[in-house]
Amino acid sequence: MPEGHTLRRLADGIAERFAGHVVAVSSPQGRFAGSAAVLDGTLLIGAESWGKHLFIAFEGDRFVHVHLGLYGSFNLADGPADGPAPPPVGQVRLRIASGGESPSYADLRGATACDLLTDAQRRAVLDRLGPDPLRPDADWTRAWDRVRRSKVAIGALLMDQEVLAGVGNVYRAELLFRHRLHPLRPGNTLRRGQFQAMWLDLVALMVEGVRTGRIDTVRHEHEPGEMGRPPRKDDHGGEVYVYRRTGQDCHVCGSRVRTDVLVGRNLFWCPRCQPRFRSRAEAKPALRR
DNA sequence: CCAGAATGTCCAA
DNA sequence: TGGACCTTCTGGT
Repeated sequence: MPEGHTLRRLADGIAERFAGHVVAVSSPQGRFAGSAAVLDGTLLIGAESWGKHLFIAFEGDRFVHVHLGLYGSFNLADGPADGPAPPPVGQVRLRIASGGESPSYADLRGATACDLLTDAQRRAVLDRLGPDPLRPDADWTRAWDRVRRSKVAIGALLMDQEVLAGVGNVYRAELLFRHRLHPLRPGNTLRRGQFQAMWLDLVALMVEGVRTGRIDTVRHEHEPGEMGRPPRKDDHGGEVYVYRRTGQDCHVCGSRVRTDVLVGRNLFWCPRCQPRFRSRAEAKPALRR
């Protein structure tokens, strides 16, 4: 489900199957029917993601903007769209289908946004987004400039798509754990090198997420096999330190993982590995300033 | 079987 | 700050 790595995989999968093809576009559910009719039988040029946003480019300055929200899905499959029975689960808002030698189709369900935009409108969406760790041209200092000047909790800043685009609740929880940061630490108490290290780590984690389609964040020595615990079975399928592990033992120190709600979203952290207040060693450089 | 929760965002008060 | 959106999965009856 959808954090930035999911959208990147979708963009890649759509481009791979449909770029350069004249495609059939429809809206079985009906809510995108007018726009689908405009696009039907036109050339699909490519697809890209930025953060959790997906843009599918068609000829004639037309872009389908998709945001999956909390529970949207975009299922890509090979084979004819009306072939032997992919069961019609849910309501298909948008279907893209190609014919020819190797037919494929893509079904969109439950998305928060599915709109037909011009390039100017697409750029207006992008202008409101911070750097995406998955984009090679991303400038992490733009995110840092927001973080360093803000008293807002780092746990909230990481989820703010204007600060940094693509992080959701899982990457937030896990990145804070891996860097021993309490979610409520104000952004302006972080150090530059610390934030840079977080960014680089996030890039590596998300690149791995694109490769595998899961969010795995535990280091080798904390993997189930190494620690003799059963592998995690969960929606996102990956091995994590704290996300949705409330009340369970921290893999590193054994403390009970805690939870709370911040800006309407669930927080998870280890009270011992992620202390609320800065340690003396950490506080020193700030005092010298 | 049904209530509730979920990796997200927007809008109204 | 709380509800709407609209879909799937889980856990408790």
